[in-house]
Amino acid sequence: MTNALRELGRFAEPSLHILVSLSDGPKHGYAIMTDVEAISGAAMGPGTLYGALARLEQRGLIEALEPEERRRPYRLTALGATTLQAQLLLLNSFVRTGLSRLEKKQA
Amino acid sequence: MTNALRELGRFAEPSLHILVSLSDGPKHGYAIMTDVEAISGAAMGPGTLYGALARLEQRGLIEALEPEERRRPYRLTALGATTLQAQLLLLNSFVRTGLSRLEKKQA
DNA sequence: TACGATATTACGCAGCACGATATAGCAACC
DNA sequence: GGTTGCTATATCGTGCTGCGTAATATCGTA
Repeated sequence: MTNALRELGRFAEPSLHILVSLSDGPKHGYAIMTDVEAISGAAMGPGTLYGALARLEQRGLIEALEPEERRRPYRLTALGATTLQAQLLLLNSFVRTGLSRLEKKQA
Repeated sequence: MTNALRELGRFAEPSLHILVSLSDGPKHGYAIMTDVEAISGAAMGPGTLYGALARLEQRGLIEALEPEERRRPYRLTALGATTLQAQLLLLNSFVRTGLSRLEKKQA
């Protein structure tokens, strides 16, 4: 449980964004950038993106596919998918705890 | 929107944990540690905890109360509460997006 | 020519993990 | 009853590394 957290490197906002973006299907870096911006409203710079991509690949959560022209697409690995799901479920229960506490407070 | 994220310092797992813990009512550092461990299953070391507390106080998201004996309690500020809520709501929609994408993928 | 798509790289900051240290109080033990 | 030791509580220092910013390169196309 604690290990799953470690694998993303802290809470790893960028990494999580990337993983969710890839959960849709394979994408190349630039497409991930625009997708993440669409999902979260916040754009991340190329340094953040490609740095995180490299770390995620190194950790086996994503893998590179055959480059098409200049595009270097990535896809989730099985490990990446299960890790992502575990993370999201953890986050989900965490968020619910927080929101319900806030509600009680305001009541 | 992007600013709210900034205020926590990256994604700030520890900071978020602390804020949620305090959303229950004021607590001192050590109590936050045990509470966070109970919520998330992961304990954080004192360095992480008190460092994050200092940053959160500096940013006006929490404030220190009168010390009781050796305990130094903190509570959420109004800014902290609204920031936390905004964060949790963002996270919530993000998590849902991710989980629904994963479901579609497995179908 | 200029702009959009796409990627790489370098640099610096700061959040965070780990661990050592301090101290007070309380329990237990012989 | 003194010594040992554990729990509660907090501080500090040190180093790693994720992340943000930004400069640069190339290709295609309007």
